[in-house]
Amino acid sequence: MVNPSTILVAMASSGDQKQAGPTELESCVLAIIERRGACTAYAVRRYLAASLSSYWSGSAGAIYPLLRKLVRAGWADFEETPFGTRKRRVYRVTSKGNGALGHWLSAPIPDGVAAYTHDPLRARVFFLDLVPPRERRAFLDDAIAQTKSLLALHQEEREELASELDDWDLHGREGAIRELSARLDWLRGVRRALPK
Amino acid sequence: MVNPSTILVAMASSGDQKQAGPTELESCVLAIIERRGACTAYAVRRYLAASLSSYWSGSAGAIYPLLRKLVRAGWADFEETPFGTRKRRVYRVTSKGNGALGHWLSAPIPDGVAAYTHDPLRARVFFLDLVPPRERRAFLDDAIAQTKSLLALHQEEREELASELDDWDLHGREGAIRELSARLDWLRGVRRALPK
DNA sequence: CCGCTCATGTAACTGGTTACATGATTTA
DNA sequence: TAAATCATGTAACCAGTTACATGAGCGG
Repeated sequence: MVNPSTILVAMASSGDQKQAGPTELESCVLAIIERRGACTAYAVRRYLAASLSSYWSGSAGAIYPLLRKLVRAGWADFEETPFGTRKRRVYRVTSKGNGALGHWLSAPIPDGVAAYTHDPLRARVFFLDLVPPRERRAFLDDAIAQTKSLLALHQEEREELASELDDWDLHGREGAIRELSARLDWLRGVRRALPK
Repeated sequence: MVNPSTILVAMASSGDQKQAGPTELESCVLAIIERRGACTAYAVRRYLAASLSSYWSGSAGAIYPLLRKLVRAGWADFEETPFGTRKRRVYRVTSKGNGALGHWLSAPIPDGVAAYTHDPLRARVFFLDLVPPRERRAFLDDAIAQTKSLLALHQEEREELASELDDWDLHGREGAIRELSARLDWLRGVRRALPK
């Protein structure tokens, strides 16, 4: 383990001057609406829930306030139609929203976006010497098994849906599969390196 | 783009019954203290800041309250020594904390830990058809360039520190490098698939 | 004695989470 | 007609962030 000699002052110095663009999830939601055409908050939630990433839960408590914020910021608007005793809001991306979206999908890619990669499994491996060898083996075996089945799941789904998916959806899924394969290889390597 | 037919009810049904173990960052901090031996909050922050992952900033506003919580939960304690007019707290992992740590590093690995993988770059690629081809190319070129230099950075640092790093640190770093390599391959593939 | 590093902390905020609550529509 | 699905939302909470504020020790 290396002794980290970095000084803390350097931590604070990422000079970005509050541009207040949409956050990651907000951009994602804008993109979803733009692609599906006008749709309700519920449709967005359903999309998020169906996506394999599970990074965002698509919970109501996140989406409804977020859509209000998109409207407030001028990135989206909605048409309200009566729906029983209630109302129903169909959201659309405004031209300003489309601009923000274009910015989200443009070079130069801001700091952190290309760097950001967090794997809680890897975080654990860094500290695996804190448990006895027996536990290490059990941990790695389980990690390998879980990664393997997750990879299989992704591959099956891709084959299943191959015909109905567009190119960019396929590219995205390919990226996830490549990452999982790499992780599996890596875990197997670590496992093999263990002393008998 | 597939029409996600998953029902939302399924979203809420991840049956975990509030075990209230340490969170990811809390476990990580426990592991850091355990490995370095007794240390101050500042040392933990410095470690986090030096780690290449950048997932956690190691900000004071996170670490100091977190350490209080660790103490409250019985996972850590501290020795307070006078330090000028102030005091200085040296934290240690308690045996209960060590138990929690052992659990963190044990099979079975809970749901989500092995699945969780979020790449904001990949999220963008899913929606890259929303911008004109010219922008797509620029985006991918930048993504490739940034990933390449990040990979180089990691590899250099590994070589530089190879002698002072222990096995598990090396394994962890290898994992990050593998992931970045896979991402780079993938991005290049996507780039090549673009029509002239 | 100035500036850097070591060190400790608080305050206000944010971007989510889970859990709750309601009601309309469709389908078996 | 009961159950599932579609749909909209709120309330309480939580883990982190940035920004601020303070002070000790040390080297030039």
